[in-house]
Amino acid sequence: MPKRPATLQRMVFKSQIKRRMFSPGEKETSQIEGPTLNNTYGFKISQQNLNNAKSLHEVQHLTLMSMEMHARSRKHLLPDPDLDPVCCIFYHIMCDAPLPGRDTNDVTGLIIQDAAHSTAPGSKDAGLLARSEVSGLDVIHVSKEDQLFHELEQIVHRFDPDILLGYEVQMLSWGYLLQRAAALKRNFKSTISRMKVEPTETQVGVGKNEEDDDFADIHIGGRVVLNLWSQMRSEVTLNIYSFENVAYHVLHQRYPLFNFRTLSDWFDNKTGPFRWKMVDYYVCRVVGNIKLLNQLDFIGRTSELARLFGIQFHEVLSRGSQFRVESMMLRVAKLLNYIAVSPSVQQRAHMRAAECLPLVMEPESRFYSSPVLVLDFQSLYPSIIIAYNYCYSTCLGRVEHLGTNNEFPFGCTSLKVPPDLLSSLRNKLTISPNRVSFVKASVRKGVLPRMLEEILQTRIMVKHCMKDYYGDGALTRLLHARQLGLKLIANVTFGYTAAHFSGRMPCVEVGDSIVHKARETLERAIKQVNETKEWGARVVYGDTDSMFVLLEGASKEQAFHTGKEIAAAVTAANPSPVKLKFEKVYLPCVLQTKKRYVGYMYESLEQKDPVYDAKGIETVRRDGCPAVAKVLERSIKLLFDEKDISRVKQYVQRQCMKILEGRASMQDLIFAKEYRGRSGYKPGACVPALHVARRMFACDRRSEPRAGERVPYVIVHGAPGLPLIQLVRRPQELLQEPSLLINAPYYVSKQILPPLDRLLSLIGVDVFRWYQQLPRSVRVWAAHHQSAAEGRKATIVQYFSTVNCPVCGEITKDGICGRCRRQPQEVSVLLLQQIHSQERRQAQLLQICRSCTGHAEWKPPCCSTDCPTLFRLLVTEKGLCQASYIRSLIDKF
DNA sequence: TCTCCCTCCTAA
DNA sequence: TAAGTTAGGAGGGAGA
Repeated sequence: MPKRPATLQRMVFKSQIKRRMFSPGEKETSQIEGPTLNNTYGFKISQQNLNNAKSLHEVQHLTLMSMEMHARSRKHLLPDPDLDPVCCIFYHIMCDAPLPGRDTNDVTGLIIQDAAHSTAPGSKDAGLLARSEVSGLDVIHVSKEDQLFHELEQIVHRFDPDILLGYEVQMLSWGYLLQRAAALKRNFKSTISRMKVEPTETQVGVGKNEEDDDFADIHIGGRVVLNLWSQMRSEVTLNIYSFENVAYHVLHQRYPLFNFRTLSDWFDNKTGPFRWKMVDYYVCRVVGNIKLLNQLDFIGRTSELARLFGIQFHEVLSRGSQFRVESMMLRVAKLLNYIAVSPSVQQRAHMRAAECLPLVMEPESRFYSSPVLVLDFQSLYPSIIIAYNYCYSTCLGRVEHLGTNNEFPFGCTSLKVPPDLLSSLRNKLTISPNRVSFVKASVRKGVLPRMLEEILQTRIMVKHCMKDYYGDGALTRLLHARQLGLKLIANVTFGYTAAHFSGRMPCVEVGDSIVHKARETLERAIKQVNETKEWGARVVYGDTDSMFVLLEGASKEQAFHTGKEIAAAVTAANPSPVKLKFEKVYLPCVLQTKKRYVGYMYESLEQKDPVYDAKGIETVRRDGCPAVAKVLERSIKLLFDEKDISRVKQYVQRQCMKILEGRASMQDLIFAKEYRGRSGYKPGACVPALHVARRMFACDRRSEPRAGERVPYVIVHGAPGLPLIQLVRRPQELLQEPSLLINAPYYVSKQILPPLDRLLSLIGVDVFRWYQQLPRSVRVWAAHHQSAAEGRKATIVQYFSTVNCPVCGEITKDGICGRCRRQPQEVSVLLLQQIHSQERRQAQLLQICRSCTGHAEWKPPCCSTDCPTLFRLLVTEKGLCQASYIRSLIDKF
């Protein structure tokens, strides 16, 4: 938000209100003749425009430059710009028009520091890359690190990218280069900037002081710097935001991950002529960065929002919602000759507190086998603002203050309404439920109602167009983005009025009126539904703007029929544009608590197969591990599909056994929570993410997670009575340290069963009893696990040699139990089969590993512990142990 | 054991 | 500096 001139800051809104509202002789013309928003923002969408939309927004002459670099690190440490030289820089430049001096839209290249090579083009390295999908690289060889920077500067000048990006630009990519340049006393930052600035001390170094650069943003004059992982956080909901994981979920493509040590070894040809693999690795990533952006249409959508709100591209990404609201609202206000209030911090702090809360009903917690209708008021808060003309510019303050000539508190400031003016407005006022008065639209239409009306109308238009162009994926995506942007701005407009903590222009009277009117609207609708006997309906839950209506014993057809009737009747009972929309039918569903429910959803009568739809429960939350979500979701689906609790029991017991026996994939047992940065916690906070981050920092100061990063961890076994925080480990530690074992009983009894219990206890099932009923051998197995871990010497082999018979699972000390020994023929066939399947599995996994490492066999030092396939390979190793163990048993046998 | 506080994440 | 809001459930630790 550009700062308003100081002279204007003191001009308060209320005086403008008075001037506009009460100056005699002024005609009420603005709502008829005043400029419409259609002209202001170009909101009008014609079919033609829609068809052109995608191509229009694609040719923007924007140049993107994705860059990653490799630095030679020391042993297992991550590269440190104070010590480790940059060896190689990789880039991919893309534009929507041919690049300068080229006939293509993109260039991929690298600058490599290598004294042995000349800068002759077409050298050996490029040839080695023929195997990978990327070819035609621009390769530049340099002999010194300094020249590396020089060449990069040349490239930036030649292609002049608007957007610089890297997957992680704080510690790697651009951030590393800037820090390294500072260490080399090179003024890299201002050289690649588009602005002529004299270098100052602060500009040369970026985040030199690591204590306070948690939120350090990189600013290059005239260019936008994108930190891709951080943007991905708001783009896709994932458990972990590593490049590999995001690429897998967004592009459905697997990328291997190697550590810096492996890459450095390949670069130095220490393990053979593998330099091409290191180049391939980085080239895939620089290209992958751009692929991610394209797949998500990130640039297109951000530009779209920038246009929609009338703000700059990087402001869409870096500024908050108040900024967007102001950008739109002030344009409308300016046309009407209003000026916004700029309250001081003190004024804001002295504003009265809000008094109204949205309605959240306590649901009737149970399993519903009859249809439950879900009806939502469409954009309720904006609709109310429009319908009742609620706005700063139409509010006359609390009713109790009216009628005197005194100035009274109003929002952050104060207001005076002379009694004679008030009397002239008799019958032209509306009173909100919390006794705040507003003038009717016939006196004056408010700024917010004007703005929102246009936004909502446009959104409805866009949604209609989406239906018309259902088949066109790209266009649908664009329109979806646009309508989402409109919805967003409509919804946060209320937040703007009620932002009493950080607001730039909050006004409790307006905000409170909106909440209270919304609450009253919902309560009225609930009453109407409950009291209309012919529907035979009962409201069982409601939250802010939604109603869950139970139709006991009704069929699906009846449900859809009644749903439409209710929506129409409630809509008719409210002023336009307040509209109750019949969203969906749940059949069946479970309402657990406030804001937590799950059901099978039908959106139309024609729909054959229901869609699983959950809100707030563990299947949609990221604070458990994937196993929790998977088991819960599968159980719910089983329950809904089969309506047979014994099937659920069978399934849950099988999954619990899988975990207790250590057969579950470790990836399903990894928690990941957001790390707030070292300074983001209260002193003494006991949080796994912080614990892990501290340990990582202690090992390597460069490896501390970034603020906002999701830090993975697992819970391992430990002595009884130890607090949980002592059992938190990084997944890598679990893999590398043979004495560590997954804390299976914790996962089962503290993670998987409680959410299941919350759900199934509603139908009278005790899942903890299912756990008690598990076969004795399994629980003994788990208990043994525990004691073995406490003994700190347990290994897989040791474990196998002491507990159970590989044939029947019975506990024994003899390898194969006595009962099986009496049937040697059958047992040997069974065991050979087991060996065969284990070995086949191992061969398959080896093939996977080979495809990404290129090694003929799997060798732990070459395949980093970060390799996404390694988790599976380790399972194989355990499997191999089992295979060789069984072999040894057979030999003895 | 119960209560309070902190943390995390989601619904609206 | 710049920052939309509140409600809500749940887990875990510290201390009464």
